[in-house]
Amino acid sequence: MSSSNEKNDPLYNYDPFQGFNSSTFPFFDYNNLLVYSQAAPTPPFQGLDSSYMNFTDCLHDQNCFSRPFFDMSGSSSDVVAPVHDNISNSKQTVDDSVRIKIDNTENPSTPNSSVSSPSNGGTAVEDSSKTNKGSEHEKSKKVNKPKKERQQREPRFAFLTKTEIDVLEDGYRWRKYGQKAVKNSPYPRSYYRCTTQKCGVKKRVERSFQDPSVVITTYEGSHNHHIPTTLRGNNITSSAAFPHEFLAHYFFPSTSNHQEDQNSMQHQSVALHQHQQQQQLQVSDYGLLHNLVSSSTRKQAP
DNA sequence: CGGGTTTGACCGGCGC
DNA sequence: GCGCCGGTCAAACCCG
Repeated sequence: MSSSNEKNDPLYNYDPFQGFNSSTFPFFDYNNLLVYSQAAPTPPFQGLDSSYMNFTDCLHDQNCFSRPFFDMSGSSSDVVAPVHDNISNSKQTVDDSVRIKIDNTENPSTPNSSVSSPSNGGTAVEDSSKTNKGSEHEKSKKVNKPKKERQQREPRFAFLTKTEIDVLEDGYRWRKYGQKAVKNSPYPRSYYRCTTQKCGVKKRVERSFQDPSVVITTYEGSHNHHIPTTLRGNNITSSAAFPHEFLAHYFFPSTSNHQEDQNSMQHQSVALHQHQQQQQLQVSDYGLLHNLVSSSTRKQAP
C-alpha cells in the first residue's frame, strides 16, 4: 500500500547524490562506496548477501538506516566484545566507541552527548590533549605531566570504498599529520585532520590488506563548517554532497543551530524522515572491518 | 614564503 | 615493570 505512495514521495525518490556521477566527480566512485556495518547479531543490511552494500542501494533501502550498527543508547557494552575474539593480532580488544560508553558508565557526570557536539566544542577533546604543547617548543615531553583524564573520543564510523584511489576526495581539506605502518599489513595508515580552524574532525585512511581494492576511511567527529570551495571551481554547497560526509552527518549530525547549517543539512532531514529515530551509529575496529572485507570477498569470489 | 607532507620520536593505554 | 602498539607531535623537507 505504501509502495505507490513511496514512489510518488519526493523523499522516497530523493537521491542526495543525483548529479554526482563519474563524470561530475571522476575521482570519486560513489557507486562503489560500501557502507560498512559493525558486526552485529544480525546482518545490518538484511536481505542482502554481503555484509556491506552499495551506498546508493543503501540509501534507497528504507530499512537500511533504521538498523543501527551499534546503538550507543543501548545498555550493554558486550554486544561487540565477543566478536573481537576473531581479531588475532589486535590488542585493542574493545572498540573505542565502546570505551566511550564504558567511560560514561563509570563516570555518570560525563554527558553522553559530549562526544558528538563538535560544533560548539569540537576542539575540546583535542585541546585537552594539547594543553601541554601548544605552539611553544616544549621539548619537555619526558617531564612528568599530571595524569590527564582519559581522552574522550569523537564518535567514529568507517566506510569501505572499493577504489583504486588511495586518498578519496570528500570535499573537505585535510592535512596529513601522521602515517603509521599497520601491523600485518603492507599498507600504511594515514592520519588526516581537517584544516579548517576549530574543526577537530579527523580521518584515517588505510587500504585493506585482505582486499587491496578496498579503502577503509574512518571519520572521527563531524564538521562544524561547510565544505570549502572546492576543486575545479565547483562549490559544493551541501556538506553532505559526498557519500562519506552524508553518512557522517546522518550518523552524527552537527548540533549547530545556524540556519545555514540547517539548510545545508537537508539531507539529514531526509534520512530522519525515513525513520524519525536518531541513532548513534558506531564504527568497529579494523579487525572487524577486515573480517567483513574478507568474508565479503569470499562470498563474491566465483 | 606559506601550506602541506614525510618521518622518526614520543606518549600513553593495555596486556602479560 | 616491560614491551607492544595506536595515535600524535614536530622538525625537516617539499612544492607551487
